[in-house]
Amino acid sequence: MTVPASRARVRRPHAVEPGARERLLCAAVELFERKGYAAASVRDIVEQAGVAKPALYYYFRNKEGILLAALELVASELDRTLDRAASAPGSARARLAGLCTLLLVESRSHASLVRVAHAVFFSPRESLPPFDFRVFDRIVARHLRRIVGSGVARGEIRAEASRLITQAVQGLVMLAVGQHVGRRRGRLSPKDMRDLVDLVFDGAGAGPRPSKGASS
Amino acid sequence: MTVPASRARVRRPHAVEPGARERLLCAAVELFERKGYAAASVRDIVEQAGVAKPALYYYFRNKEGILLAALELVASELDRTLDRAASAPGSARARLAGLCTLLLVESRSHASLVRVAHAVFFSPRESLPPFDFRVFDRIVARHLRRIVGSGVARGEIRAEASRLITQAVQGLVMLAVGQHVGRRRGRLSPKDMRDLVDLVFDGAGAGPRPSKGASS
DNA sequence: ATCCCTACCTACCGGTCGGTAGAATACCGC
DNA sequence: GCGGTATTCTACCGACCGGTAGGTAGGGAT
Repeated sequence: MTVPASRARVRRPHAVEPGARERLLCAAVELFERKGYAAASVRDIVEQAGVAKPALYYYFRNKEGILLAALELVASELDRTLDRAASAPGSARARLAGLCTLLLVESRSHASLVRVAHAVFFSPRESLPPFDFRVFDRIVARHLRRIVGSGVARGEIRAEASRLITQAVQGLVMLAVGQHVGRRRGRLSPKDMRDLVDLVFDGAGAGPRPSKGASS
Repeated sequence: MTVPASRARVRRPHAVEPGARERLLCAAVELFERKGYAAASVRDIVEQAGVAKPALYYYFRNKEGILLAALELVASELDRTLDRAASAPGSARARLAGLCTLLLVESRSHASLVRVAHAVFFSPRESLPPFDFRVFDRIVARHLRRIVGSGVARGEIRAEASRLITQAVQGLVMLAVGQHVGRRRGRLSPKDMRDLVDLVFDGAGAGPRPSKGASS
């Protein structure tokens, strides 16, 4: 998603570089992730895309319009990425671990889809124009349920536990995604993620459960 | 944290209502949570506090100054709240469940500290002035480690599992806190939280672990 | 009474914001 | 060449932004 910024008026009949619209979209995605919607100005976006401001209005209705286009792009890419993890061969447990690990690794990359999705996911409720905020929730939940569902069908997961497992893995997803959000630099490794998914299935093997009357 | 907004010049020798500074701080906390820092203007804040704009500059250096004061207030309140949960009597498991449940319940309340902390915690990295973003991370982690540490000392938790448990419960904390962030309206109940903490300790009791060659 | 301080105000400033009018340029078909 | 279309531009607009100059009311001390 790195785009060469060029202000030169280079018109080639068979240009290989992205057009203005693509450059604007990529710039918007990156700036909305880095600064949030309100603090990322239209001037920032067009400067990074290397075009004049009215060009943005040629391709998108307004600032809000480019946000919506950016979010649709992010949602479809995220869906595709999660689909790969959910479709991988292996047990439900391995696929859940794969999905969490993928999100962990992806959260480290520059201007990553995961981080953009997260920035929207958790943005203050009046910081963005009206938008179906739950779209990202639903993408993640759908893939988790698909994996867990197939685990139940194959006897790898008890049906009664499927809801709790889905929720616990959602927590792990949030942990993975939150590692490099904002200025945070987490230390979770892919092996940690696998161990955490195993913990969900196997438990911590805790010490004896305290009796009801334990007081010290 | 609801403050009567009043523009009247009411000077009472024994006034019982909060002063301008407190009203400004409360307004800032609420608006930063609802709109984010960039979209919450100084004019919004002073209007909600019922004072003129230069009064904000009388008490705080600038917009950034009131943000820092607000975040200090939020951090100290959050620390106090988590301390109550971590200090409660009971097993480590019960206290972890209590802490997660407290955060779940708190995330529902209006302009809650949890949501403010979260809005900062996950804000885009260039959306706020320089600030130690990790302060909230550290508050949460400190309390979790304290609970888990005492569980290890009392034999309720295996020492080798303590790191993984802390991490898994951090995921549950994020799940709890994320329930009502932005526009999300989650459906997790306090009982769900307790069940999820139990899952961390006991595991899901999954179906048989697939053998390495399992293919269907 | 006068002076000083605290707390708060109106009106203003320069700068930036999102958006737009009108124009310019490149390309294609006739 | 001309006209039409797609694409892109400079300069401008009104509104809003964070911050400030200068001022005032009230209370306490002298």
